[in-house]
Amino acid sequence: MPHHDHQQAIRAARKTVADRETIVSLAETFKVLSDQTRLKIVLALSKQELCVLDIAAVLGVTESAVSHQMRLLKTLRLVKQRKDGKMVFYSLDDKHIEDLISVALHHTSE
Amino acid sequence: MPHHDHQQAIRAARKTVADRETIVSLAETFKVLSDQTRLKIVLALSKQELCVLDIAAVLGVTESAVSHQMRLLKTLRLVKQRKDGKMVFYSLDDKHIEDLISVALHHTSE
DNA sequence: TGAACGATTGAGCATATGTTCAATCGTTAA
DNA sequence: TTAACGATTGAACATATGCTCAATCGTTCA
Repeated sequence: MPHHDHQQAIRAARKTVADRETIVSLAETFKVLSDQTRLKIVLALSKQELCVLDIAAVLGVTESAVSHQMRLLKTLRLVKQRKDGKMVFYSLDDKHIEDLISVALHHTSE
Repeated sequence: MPHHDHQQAIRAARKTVADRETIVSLAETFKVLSDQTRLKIVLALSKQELCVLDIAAVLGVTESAVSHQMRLLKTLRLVKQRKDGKMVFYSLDDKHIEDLISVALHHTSE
């Protein structure tokens, strides 16, 4: 007599794991914040809009690196842009992101 | 006369971006949930403890792949283990993780 | 004791990721 | 119209990541 019923456990677990689409979206959301550069960008933008040069200066990377990341953040609708002459100002476009970071902070501070 | 004061913006942004250590921890937290396999593992464990074989069966990957990921999840203190004979049962070891996933779900469902 | 089973480990791999460099685009101002 | 500046893009690169395979460990039970 087995102490543990594999088939039963597996069946129950399958129901708990969310559907494929939800998993993909969730992982994508976490992934975008899993890179230190992008995380810093989001934090920097949480107080004020910034242009690419400013962000690059704050992070200590090239404009190019920032621009690449902004494209990703824009695609995932975390930021929006506003053009003003030669400059492009970015700002946060998702109020949930700050909540997410704040909840994550609770986890890290233990 | 410039419309935008770079130096001022950069100075303000530096203050907003959290300290190095916090950034590293935050990014690490998001990174662990950014992989679909680990995300599924966490979701599967949110209702009941499971052994390595069960997890592998639910996800459709090898025991080895699961074991590698469990080591990571254990190191980051997201799960804890309980040995019972030949089997090792894993369960969640961080109540904040489910909150984090739930907040992230709000983001994805928009 | 030794066969079977569950779990772990390390090596090797293919792929993904983030950066820089160089070239180019777009806008402004001389 | 051209020079300068901010931003973007694509290529190339180095590194990181997650998987499988094979070998091994630890436990149970025949």
